[in-house]
Amino acid sequence: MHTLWSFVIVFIKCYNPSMTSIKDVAKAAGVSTATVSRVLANNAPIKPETRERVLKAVSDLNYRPNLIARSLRIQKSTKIGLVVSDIRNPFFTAIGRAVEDTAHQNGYSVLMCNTDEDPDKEEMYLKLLYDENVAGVIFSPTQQFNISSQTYDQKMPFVIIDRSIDSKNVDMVLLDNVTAAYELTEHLIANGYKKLAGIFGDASTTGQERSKGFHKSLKEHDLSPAAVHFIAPRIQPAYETCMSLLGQPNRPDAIFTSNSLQTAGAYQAARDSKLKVPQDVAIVGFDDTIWGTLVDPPVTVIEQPTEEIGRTATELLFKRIQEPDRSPKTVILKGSLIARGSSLKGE
Amino acid sequence: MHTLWSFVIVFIKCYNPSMTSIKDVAKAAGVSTATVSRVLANNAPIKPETRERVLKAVSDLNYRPNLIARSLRIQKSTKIGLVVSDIRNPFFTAIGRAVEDTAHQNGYSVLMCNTDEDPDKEEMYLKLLYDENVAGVIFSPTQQFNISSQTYDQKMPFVIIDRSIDSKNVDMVLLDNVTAAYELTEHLIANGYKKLAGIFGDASTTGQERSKGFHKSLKEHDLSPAAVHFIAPRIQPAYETCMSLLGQPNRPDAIFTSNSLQTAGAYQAARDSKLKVPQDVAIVGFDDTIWGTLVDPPVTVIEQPTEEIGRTATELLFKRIQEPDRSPKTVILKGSLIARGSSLKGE
DNA sequence: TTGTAAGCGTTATCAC
DNA sequence: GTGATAACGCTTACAA
Repeated sequence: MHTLWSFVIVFIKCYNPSMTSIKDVAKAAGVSTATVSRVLANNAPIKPETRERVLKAVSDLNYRPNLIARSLRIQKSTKIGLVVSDIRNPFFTAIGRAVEDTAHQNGYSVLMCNTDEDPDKEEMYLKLLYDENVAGVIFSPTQQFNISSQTYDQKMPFVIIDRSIDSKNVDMVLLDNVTAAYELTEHLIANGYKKLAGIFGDASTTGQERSKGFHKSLKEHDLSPAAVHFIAPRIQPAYETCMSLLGQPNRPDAIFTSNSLQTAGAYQAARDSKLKVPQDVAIVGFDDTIWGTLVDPPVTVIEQPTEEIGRTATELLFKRIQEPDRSPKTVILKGSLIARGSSLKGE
Repeated sequence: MHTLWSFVIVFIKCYNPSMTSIKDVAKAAGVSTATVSRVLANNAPIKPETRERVLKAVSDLNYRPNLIARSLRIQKSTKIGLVVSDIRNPFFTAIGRAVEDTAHQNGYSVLMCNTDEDPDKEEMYLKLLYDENVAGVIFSPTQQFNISSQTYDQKMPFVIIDRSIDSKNVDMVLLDNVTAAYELTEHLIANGYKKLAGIFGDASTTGQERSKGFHKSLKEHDLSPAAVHFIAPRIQPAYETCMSLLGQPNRPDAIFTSNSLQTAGAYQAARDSKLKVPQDVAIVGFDDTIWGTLVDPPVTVIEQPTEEIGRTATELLFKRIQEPDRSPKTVILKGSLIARGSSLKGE
């Protein structure tokens, strides 16, 4: 009989998946659950001796508080959500790392969600995060996103990154896209290119703003664009568009792209069209990448301060969490032009 | 007085961030919370008329169940964790997308966590996911990870990807690294390269297995490696190692790298050493990337079936969740050699 | 077919 | 300083 009981106990110890709870700790330490909670929260005077005993029980039992229960009770959590539109875009993974670092330093963890530019997925994930009681969300909205029509409006702290939305009632961290695109276009023109084609993302405001800077520069030089296309911010669509552009008799002598995936597509198209970069056609874009300096010629880009964007957004989010009624702030950062071989004809 | 009360009510309606709960719905529909729960779960016979009323109340109040409370009550959730060691590595973002797609199709959502090859962060995130009651975790462990020493052993369903661990008691989805590396080395030798340097990752078993295949092939041809280095799977360390290798008088004529970040470093080093690829030195690696065909010459690689790895791992995880006691399964997938210019001397 | 009530593991408000 | 105890929002026996 004794053996049987031992067996049962061992069995339970090994296979019972239930966690040790605050009750177990309380029992082991001979105190109430309230005391255990207070020791752990360190927010009330406790007799040193009692604290000792509780702490010992905690470590003996390998106790860790159940975050779900805590979250239910206090109605918040120490997680934040990061909702990005394309996890394959190095820009967003760079942001992701920065957000994670900053969050981590503040004792928060990050749940990263990928919407694939799909408004349904976007809504699904925002609802999920809301339901999960996250402390707040950092995200890059699709164009279809309408903050005021959403249930989570007013309830969950938000910081918008990369793409602006209409509401002036939200914190945002953005790039000065118009200026950046303007500078990039000026650079092309200064280097003797005249027939500029613009490829912009169709999934966000970013593309529109960049096209504004593009047109502004052209106008100032009395040039008109050789072509303008708003397409999906991915490799394949950019490749196809550029193939068709470069196949024309009166083809452009420069291609302005709006993100690194489109830049890759443009490079592929130039190669497959047997055109020399930068002699036959210049290619410039946004975001510095691993391969930007590996290709020949290396790519001229506007580098975005991804680390700063991610960090600033996270800090802004924490400020809003602490002080929900502070007035919304929009931080606009500058990109920096890195001129490389893909836009320098030489002499 | 009446105005004041109206004001208070309106105020509460607008600014009270608490969600509408099952109680509100029950009250609105004139039923008990149990009935509401049953209607929503659809797991008990309900009078059609009652169901109508409940559903109406749900949509009127815009009610959504609190996942935290549900999770606390039923002791599980419909989230899975994905713990990767480097979110900047395109291999892992590709896996991430596949995992997310498969999970999504099964009604689960994915929380992605980045450990940065840091065992502390790894443990932190695994504990977090455990505490968050995730249904299971897919992850690529650091070398230091010791499954049996962990508190969450036996309790949370696991699927290991990319890197094997000692325990034979876990589901895994791996690449046949030895064979892949062997084929890649054979390819180099068949193309006339004789002084092969091997650069392997020092953060995982993957590097060790790939070095095994590398050595096996060399041995069969009575060659000895020109150099062997186990280094961090990032660009900079690979760059530095290759710079030093390629600066030697008796430099290698081929560099075998173990992941795409190391490959990028090797390419940079060849360029900065003013060496021609593939004439002076061949460069080969693992994982096909955006830039693999963009550089000149394009890179010879072993392509991993990332989509299949992610999907298989997720399916395996769901099977284990449903049936915790099924016997563990290890799925080993094959890589495929894509021979490109970086290892083909020409004639 | 529906309601009552217990309980998931916390924290917070009382008392003492 | 500490202990009962009532929530948090949900699911699920058990009753009716």
